[in-house]
Order: sequence, then structure tokens, then C-alpha cells
Amino acid sequence: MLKQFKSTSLADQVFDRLENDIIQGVYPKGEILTELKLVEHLGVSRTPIREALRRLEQERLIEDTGKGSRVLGITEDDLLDIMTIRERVEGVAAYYAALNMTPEAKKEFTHLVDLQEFYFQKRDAEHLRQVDDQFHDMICVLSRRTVIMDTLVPLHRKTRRYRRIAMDDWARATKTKGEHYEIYQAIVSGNAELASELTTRHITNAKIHMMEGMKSNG
Amino acid sequence: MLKQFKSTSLADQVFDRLENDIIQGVYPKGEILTELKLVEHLGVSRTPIREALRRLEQERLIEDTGKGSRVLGITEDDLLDIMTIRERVEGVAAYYAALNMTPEAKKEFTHLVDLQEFYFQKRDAEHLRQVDDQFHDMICVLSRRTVIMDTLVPLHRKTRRYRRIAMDDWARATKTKGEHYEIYQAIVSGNAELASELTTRHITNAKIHMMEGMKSNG
DNA sequence: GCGTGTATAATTGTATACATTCGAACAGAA
DNA sequence: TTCTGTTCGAATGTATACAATTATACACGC
Repeated sequence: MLKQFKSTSLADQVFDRLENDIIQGVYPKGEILTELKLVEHLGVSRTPIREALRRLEQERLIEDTGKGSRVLGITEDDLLDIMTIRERVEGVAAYYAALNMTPEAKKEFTHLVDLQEFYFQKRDAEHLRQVDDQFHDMICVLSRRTVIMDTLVPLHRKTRRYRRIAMDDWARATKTKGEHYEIYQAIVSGNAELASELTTRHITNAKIHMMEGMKSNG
Repeated sequence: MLKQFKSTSLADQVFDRLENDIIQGVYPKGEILTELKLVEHLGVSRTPIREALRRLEQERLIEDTGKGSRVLGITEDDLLDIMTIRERVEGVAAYYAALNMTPEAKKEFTHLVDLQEFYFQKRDAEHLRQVDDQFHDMICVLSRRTVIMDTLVPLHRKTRRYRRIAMDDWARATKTKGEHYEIYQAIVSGNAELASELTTRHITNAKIHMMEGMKSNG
């Protein structure tokens, strides 16, 4: 018999799924989720569902009404604020990442950048979006600063739906790839100041692009 | 019979208590909390305790070991990063607060500033610390920007233990009172740019003061 | 028709029972 | 002694039973 995959708990699976579905808009904003409906829909008992709901509440993706949980979702104001915070904080992550590079970290980081190039050549927007996610998360992880990670990573997750749109604009994707590569070089060469500055500038660009997208799409 | 107080759930009570106890250092860093021990200690069943633990995990105050939850607490690096993030983000909150003032909000804010003066005159460091907490939380709430609130308020909570020390330094408390008053004036007069700048400068000062305290106290 | 009271059903809060996993202690053989 | 296998217990994961609350519908009296 094959070795079993590491079993994540049902509570974790429910959380991941609901978090993703809410961010992707599967559950429209304002919809009421009751525990019983989720039991039927997901086929697990109330215990893991309740634990997932409490965590989603903590992340302000849902709101307890006393009679079911209301889906809050992510507004345009939220997106704007997320980018503002990232613009001001993610440079700090890049700064520490540049100070903390190890050969293993560099190898992993390089692999990610190569993957980005690969998907770019294939014009594979969907995977490119995933790699973009991972790129920014990796900077946080490489910083080895827990508070910074815990602040930024949830914000990255919440912009996931938006980024799908951004990556379909190939001109922006090309620019993103170049900016990422510059950041990568600054970090692996240990140039903390430059890494910080380039990262901030990159996110400012992404923010501007996002705001233009919001204006034209309503 | 008297009207009952609004009953918060046991899960919420357990969360509040454990969160506070961990931040205050009641549970030393590294201690393992098992559900059974908490059941005995707190006198409630495992269900609300588990929900509280999952939320504490989400806030990275504990870590699941698979066999009990390890208390993580807050390191000096964490404190430094918290102040760095606040330094860069809290000005944004003040900016929006200045744009969103209503008569009711102004009244509440004014009351808080008066209260600060009151406790200052009484040399009541403990209450002064509470008001300091509330002042910074209030700026976030007044901003009416959910993401900014959700980012900053948990960080405020995590610095609570440190602030107790800071308030015992009366020279700093005096300076804090003055800086708060300037920020208050900028916000209620709707001067968003100034409010943002003063807030950032105030937190920079607090950060410097905190770092000096860390150096001298080891 | 309209308001009121009651019964009922839906929903969450809490406790507990059962399943499973994992590690540590211990016994026995090489 | 040391390695190994087994057993037992402690802990968590999951499901379910029970309690309490609240909204809704409906019947009844005015």
C-alpha cells in the first residue's frame, strides 16, 4: 500500500475551502451560511465546520449574525487598503530577506524565478498568477520575521481574485516579470536597501494598475 | 429578577482570557497547553476551548504541536516589527479618520482625550495606559477602514504588556499626552495630511523609546 | 382586518462519547 | 547492555446528543 498523504484535519480542509470560495466569490457577499447547510453541503459534522467558521470570523471574511454567518467578502476599498499596506510594509520584508539569505533559500528562490520565466514563455496566465502569489509570499517567508509574515500573507490571499484579472493583461505581466527579477537579484545579492526600494516601487505599480482596472471595470 | 447581562459565549470568554494571559506572560513561552488541562483549569468543556485555541493559533500566539499547543508569546523582534508596521500604517488610519469625522465621533474622541488629561493629573499610570490603548484603537475605528483596523488592532493588543512599562516613565507619558493632543486636534479639524504625519512621528518616537528600554533592560 | 399569544421549528451553544494516533514505558531476547 | 516489539495511556479529531434561544407561522379573540 502506498504511503498515505499527510492528513490535514477536516477543520483545516473546511477552512481552506471556505476561505477560497469566499475570496473567489463563490458565495456572494451577504449570503448567510448556516452550520447545518454546510454539514449537508460538505459532508462533515458541525465540529470541524464551527472551528473553520471561527477562524474565518477572525479574518473578517464572515460575520456572526447569531443566526448563521454572513459572508463579507472583499470590497474595492479593502483592495485599495490592502495595496496601501503592502506598499508600506512589503519593502521591510524584502529588506530582511536580503539580510537572511542562505544557499538553500537562494536555491528555492531561484527555482521560483525560473518557473516564472517558464510559464511566461508558455503564456500560461493561470500558473503565472500562482507563481506571482508564491513570489510575494516567499519574500515574507525569507524575511523570517513572524509578525511581518502574519500581516502580509493573509493580505496576499485576499487579493487572489483580483490578481487573476491582472495577469490577463500581458503588458503588465511582462513588466511584473522584469520587476520581480530585479527584486530577486537585489535580495540574493544581499542588497537590502535596494531590495526594499524596488519592492515598494513594484507594489506601487501594481496598485496603480489595479486602480486603473477598477475604474474601467466599474 | 434583574435583566441578564448579554451573555458572550464561553468560547469568546476563553479566547479573551487566554489571549490576555499569553500576552501578559502568565503562561511562559514554550509552555504546552493541553485541552484537558484547560478543561480542568477553566471548568468548561473541550468544545469552546478548542474554538478558542484555533483562533489563538490564527493570531500566532500558540502553535499546534499535534500533542498540545505551545505558547509562542511575543519576542523583542516581534515588538520591533510591530512598531515598524505601525509606524508605516497608522498614519493612514489617522488620515482616513480625519476625513470621516462626525459630531458623535468627535464627542467620543474628545471624551477620551479629556480622560487622558484626568488620569495624567492623577498620576494614574495604569488607567493612562488603558487610555493610550484606546486612543490608538479609536483612530483605527474612526478611519472606518476594515482592513486597516484588522491589521492594526491586533498589533496594539500585542504591545499591551510593553506599554505598561513605557507608561511608568513619566517623562515619556508627558510627551505622549502632548503628541496625542496634537493628533486629536488635527483629526477633529479634518486636517488629514497633518494627522497622518503627526501620527507617524508619534509612533516613531514610541518605537525609539521602546528600543532604548529594551537595550537598558536587556 | 389586526393584534396577540402560543406552539413549533430552526439554529446555535455546550457537553460528551467514540475513534484514532502517537509516544513512552516496559518486557524479553540476542 | 541494547535492540525490538508490544502494550497502554494520553492527547487530539470527529460525531452526536442535549439545552437554550429565537424567529416564524398560525390560530384565536377583538
